[in-house]
Amino acid sequence: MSIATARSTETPTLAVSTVIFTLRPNESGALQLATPLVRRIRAPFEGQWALPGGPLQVNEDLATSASHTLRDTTGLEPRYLEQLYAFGSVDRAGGALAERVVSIIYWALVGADEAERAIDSENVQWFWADELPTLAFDHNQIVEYALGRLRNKLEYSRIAHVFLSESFTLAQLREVYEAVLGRELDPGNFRRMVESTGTVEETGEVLAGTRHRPPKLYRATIQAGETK
Amino acid sequence: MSIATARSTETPTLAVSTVIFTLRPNESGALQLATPLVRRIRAPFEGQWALPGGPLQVNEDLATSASHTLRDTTGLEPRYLEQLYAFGSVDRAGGALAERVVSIIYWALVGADEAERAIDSENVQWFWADELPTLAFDHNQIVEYALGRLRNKLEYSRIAHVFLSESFTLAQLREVYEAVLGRELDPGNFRRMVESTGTVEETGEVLAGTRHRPPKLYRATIQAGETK
DNA sequence: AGCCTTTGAGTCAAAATGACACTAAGATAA
DNA sequence: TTATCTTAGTGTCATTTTGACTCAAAGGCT
Repeated sequence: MSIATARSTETPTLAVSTVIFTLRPNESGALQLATPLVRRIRAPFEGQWALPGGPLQVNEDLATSASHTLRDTTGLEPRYLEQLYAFGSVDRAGGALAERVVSIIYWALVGADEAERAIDSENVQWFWADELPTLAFDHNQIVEYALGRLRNKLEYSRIAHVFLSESFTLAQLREVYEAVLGRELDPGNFRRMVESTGTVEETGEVLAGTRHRPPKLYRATIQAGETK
Repeated sequence: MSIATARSTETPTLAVSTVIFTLRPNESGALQLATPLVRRIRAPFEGQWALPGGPLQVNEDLATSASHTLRDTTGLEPRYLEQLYAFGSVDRAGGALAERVVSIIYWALVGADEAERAIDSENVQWFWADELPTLAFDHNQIVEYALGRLRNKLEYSRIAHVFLSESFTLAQLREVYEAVLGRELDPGNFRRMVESTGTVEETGEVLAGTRHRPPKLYRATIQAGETK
């Protein structure tokens, strides 16, 4: 069309970043969404927190790249991984960056049990998803977008299960829903909803050791066409 | 990680392609979804039909690139434009292509009135969206995916209006829904649904010249947060 | 004048949803 | 041993939503 006015390299660089969510108990014992961020060690936005990610390797698929980032920064394997959006405005870096970067963003879920093994270091820290600091680039909006997608997906798919282990009680499943949606759900109605969708089946076991009636244990039913 | 085993260039190329939909009356007079395709003039898949698109220009935003493609291949302006997905498997070209291409796909809607002005040439042709030939790359799946998104979006947003002009009757709006969803809708229930969502308002006019009771004309209500 | 067509209002039963009551079954305390 | 506490699990009821359907209204057409 025309000769580039300012920017340098000819073709935009491709990067893959990932919004990672897990559930962790907060001070009051309730589950809450948490997400790991990395501190930028170079300009632009040096020192600020940002989504973990990196340049796309030539022999690496997009989702694979997201997986690798996730493993490298948190030491975890994703239980769920889905593409979110590609961001590629010319001035995304706010004019501070010489080269044009197009970022493909994934979002991932990590099991609550595994999440305890997560690495925390000087440059990698977990934050509550609804209390993030000001992030580099447009990463705050991206996390918001991912949160919306997660909440939406919860309602018509079975991703809630990835936060739990093999078998779980309906109360635990409900806890996941409540934590993600951010509001309380009626136990009776929740049970009715879950049973009607046929996404869970009884294991036959019950969970003992509570100081009330022992709840039945369930597992997710196997279904065709699961993502990953 | 390791030295590239086969592929050539260092960084993947970025391309933007667009799935374009419009509504046109078919032989029996009913509206049907149509989409323009371009014939590939180079390997791989030379001679086969494919989604219109091209390499991303350095000073061009992603959506802008999609818009340009749309204008260049069909001569039309999109009434709605949204990102669909980024495809970037290493072997997308089926091994036939030397360089790695990551495609960011948009989907666009064009008004039924404008669509008549569309260009048809040797290398650009419109097809019914549900009767496509075998396309290049994974483009058949991409169109299917876009169709799903369109149908889904119809139910919770107001995109149906972009297929219509400023004012329209509820029957015309219903025709759009029926064409996109591929099934008939009860006129009475449809009216109830539309009125309850508050997405339309009466213009005060009626459409004369039909050979039955003159239907009221409506317009879309203005709402905050429209995409584009 | 009578007929045809679709509009637009309305009815009705079935299904889904939200609020809530109540019994079941364990642990814990008296 | 019995009463109490807590959540599990079942059930009820009113409200809302949905789908199928009826019918008068208002034009054009013969």
